[in-house]
Amino acid sequence: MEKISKVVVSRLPRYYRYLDELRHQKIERISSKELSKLMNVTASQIRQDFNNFGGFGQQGYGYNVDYLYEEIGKLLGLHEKHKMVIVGAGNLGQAIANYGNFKNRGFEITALFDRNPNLIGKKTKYGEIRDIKNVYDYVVENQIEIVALTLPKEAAREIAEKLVSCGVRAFWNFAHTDLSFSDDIIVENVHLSESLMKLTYRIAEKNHQ
Amino acid sequence: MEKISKVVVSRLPRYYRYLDELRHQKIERISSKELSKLMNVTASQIRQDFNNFGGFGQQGYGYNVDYLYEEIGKLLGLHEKHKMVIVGAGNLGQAIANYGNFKNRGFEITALFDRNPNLIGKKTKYGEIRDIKNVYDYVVENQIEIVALTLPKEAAREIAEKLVSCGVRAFWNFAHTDLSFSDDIIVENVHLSESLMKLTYRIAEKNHQ
DNA sequence: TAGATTGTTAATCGATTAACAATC
DNA sequence: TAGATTGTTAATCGATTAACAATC
Repeated sequence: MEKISKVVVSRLPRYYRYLDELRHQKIERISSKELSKLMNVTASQIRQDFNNFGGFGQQGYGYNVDYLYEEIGKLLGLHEKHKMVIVGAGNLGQAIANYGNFKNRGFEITALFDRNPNLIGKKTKYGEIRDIKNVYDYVVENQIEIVALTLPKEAAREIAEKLVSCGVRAFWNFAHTDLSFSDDIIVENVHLSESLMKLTYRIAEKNHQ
Repeated sequence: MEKISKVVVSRLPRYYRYLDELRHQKIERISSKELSKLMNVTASQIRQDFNNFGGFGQQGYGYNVDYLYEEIGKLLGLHEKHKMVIVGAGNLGQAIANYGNFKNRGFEITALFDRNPNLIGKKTKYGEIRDIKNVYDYVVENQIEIVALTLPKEAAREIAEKLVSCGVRAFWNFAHTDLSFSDDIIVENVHLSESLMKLTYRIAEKNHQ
């Protein structure tokens, strides 16, 4: 299979969200045209996107909502279990830990870690917050696949490097820095402050025009 | 001035971050070539990006780090004050409230709101958490420009609509839904779960190949 | 002046949109 | 069979990269 372009992949979760809503509204089928109106994109783009994966529709009919939802879910890896721990148990780490929908979607958060003695031992949904010094043994023993890094950038790189050597293959990185490893280590960055700056760019643009 | 493309704008905060680091390392000037190596992009792209705004460099010299940092900061609206409140004072709302660097960058968070009686009255860095029913009067009286929406998607749309009618011009939206208003209302979405799905897409892709 | 490096134009590449034949 | 709508090819548009003249 040809490598799917980044921009196509980045649209899949949004399709998935809209299809989930349609499903909940008991809508059985939808055409690319209807979906395009709903999502505010072109019908062409929708069909092109899906045809990167061989196409999920039927001429004259459109797309079956449930089927399409499931197939996109599979593409997104949501039919497999993903073991994840959270390193950095501040507000952001706890926010992610408490995010409701993870369990339904195959994610299993098994522990939170922090280096702050005031936090260690504190009760959460996923047991007590653990001492970060134990995270390395923990990820090996429990075969953790994903680590969410919700800690200050100063600590992020060093900890991530050690975790790589302990077999972690993917990072969901909220630290304010770019991490990069060899090609087989996956890093997905979420830079919240950069998103806020995009917003203020547009405010400034409006004010100056 | 021509409209700057979205993709260029989305790169500005990253430039800003790298320039800030260079500044802290007391590096005075940098060429597009050096910066390109550091940031893992092409020098051409850097020069093209900056020339959307008229260019900030000098032939034979390169770019002055401090000057470029300041100019990009201006473009990003960081030299102006931005009054912001947070609606939804759960973990995510509090995470944002506690995010360190906002004050330096012209942001002024003035209050947090929630509808949960257990949270209302709780002390935070920005005073006690307030009752959400008072947010409408508050944003009018205090001329709030930006509202961070860190609440469940069910409540988001209705509250945002009311806030628009109270003069709010920009939303930093963490709710799991797309908001859209007239063109002069700015919405910047952060869909955390979609970012995690991009990560698991890449895991699945690797497993299946 | 010579060397360096930008600003900018031209070439290439990739993504989006349009069009339509295939087919349910 | 006729109508609808996909899958797919072709055309267009925009973004990235390469090249180089301008200039510090």
